[in-house]
Amino acid sequence: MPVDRSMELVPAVLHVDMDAFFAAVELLDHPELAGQPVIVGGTGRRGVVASCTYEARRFGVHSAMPMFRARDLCPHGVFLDGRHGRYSEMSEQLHEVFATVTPLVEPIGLDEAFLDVTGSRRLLGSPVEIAHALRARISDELSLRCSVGIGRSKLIAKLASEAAKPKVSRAGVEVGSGVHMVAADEELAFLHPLPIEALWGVGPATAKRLHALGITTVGDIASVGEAVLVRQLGRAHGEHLAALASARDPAPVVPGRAAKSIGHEQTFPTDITDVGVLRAKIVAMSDSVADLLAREHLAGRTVTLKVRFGDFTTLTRSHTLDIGVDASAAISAVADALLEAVDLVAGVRLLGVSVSALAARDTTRQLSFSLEARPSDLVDRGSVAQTSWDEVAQAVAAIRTRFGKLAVGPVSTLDVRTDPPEWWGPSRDGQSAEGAG
DNA sequence: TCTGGGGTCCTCAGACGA
DNA sequence: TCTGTCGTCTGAGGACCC
Repeated sequence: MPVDRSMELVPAVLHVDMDAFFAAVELLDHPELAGQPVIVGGTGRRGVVASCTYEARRFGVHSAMPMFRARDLCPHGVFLDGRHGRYSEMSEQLHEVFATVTPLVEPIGLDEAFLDVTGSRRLLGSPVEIAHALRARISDELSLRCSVGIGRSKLIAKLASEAAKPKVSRAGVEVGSGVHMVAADEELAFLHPLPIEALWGVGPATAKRLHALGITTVGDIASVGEAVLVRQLGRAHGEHLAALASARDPAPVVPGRAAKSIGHEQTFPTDITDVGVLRAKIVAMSDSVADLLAREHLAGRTVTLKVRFGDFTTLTRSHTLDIGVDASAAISAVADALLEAVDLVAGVRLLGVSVSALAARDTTRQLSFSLEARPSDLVDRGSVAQTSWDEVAQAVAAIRTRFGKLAVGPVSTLDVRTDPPEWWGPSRDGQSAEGAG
């Protein structure tokens, strides 16, 4: 019988990762689909897979895969548009369960979180016992499954949860252990055989550079030395990877991290060259961003416009104002001015508007903005005095609270108005969100 | 049928002021 | 007054994460 050594760990971090979260929520709501390959994502022409059941993974489908490719691999699959609102609901319930274990919960997306249970052991038992109890509660109360990794650091806990997950091959699905703990004296033996891509911060670009040096495992990274990594990858990245490969991850579990930027972007079903259409899109997106800022009582000084062309080249243009903005009109005026300087002949595939350099709305003076001002005036001068949009924004918020998000908005968005970020979500008329524009 | 959306962090270059 | 250096800020782009 395995010995539970998790009481020896100081500190003790749990990484809880839901198994195929979005797909599992869909199965909850559609139990008749149980056992079928269910694929959730943007089902339009340019959608990608957000989540899929293990039955679909047997055919090689995985998240972030273009949907057309998923259909090739798994033509008999059940393809569903994602419902972000529903997943958020379930995620909130999940976090209520987490909160009963420890207040130190760091959410990572909707479906995973780090829990620092160092201080919970006296009351709730060893980390392994806490992990099993958590899995049981999530199963009983939410009818969902998760995998839990335990370690001294977030890095080890994260990799341990991966080891606890079900394994998929063409032959079938092998049930995972559900809980996996890596004790302090086992860390290097656990870490070093893993491929470099297992480390946080090693994506395709970094992996390619390291492979060129003959570095394929985490152990290789540890043995090659920090100096080589810094020379190849830059100081911050090199030092970071060297530390991780030696199981040094000092990053604490940080609950409730503040957002640094808020934005909205949209990929269009076909590339757009008409500047008038793009301007209307900017107004609609700025309206969504303003709505999100208002909910968080934030304003931001930097407005960034992102443009992706048909050939997938992407550029960003940004402008930093003297004072914060949170009104839809002010955000869209800056974004519109930035768009003026972009050559659009190649056709625009994606457009995005975001606001950063955020601060509490009350601490950064709201940009006032003239209805008559040209966008370029706004960028040239940083601000345009005149009619304050505070009262307008407040009235819009009140109307939306009472009648819904689509009840009011800029007149130029009448035919393009979209829900605020509800990616993959079905639109009102049943089309995918990406086609809602 | 051809690669989402919402983010964070880092690097680098240029401008600018002390 | 001119020049060089340094630090900071801004803008742009890239890589990465879920």
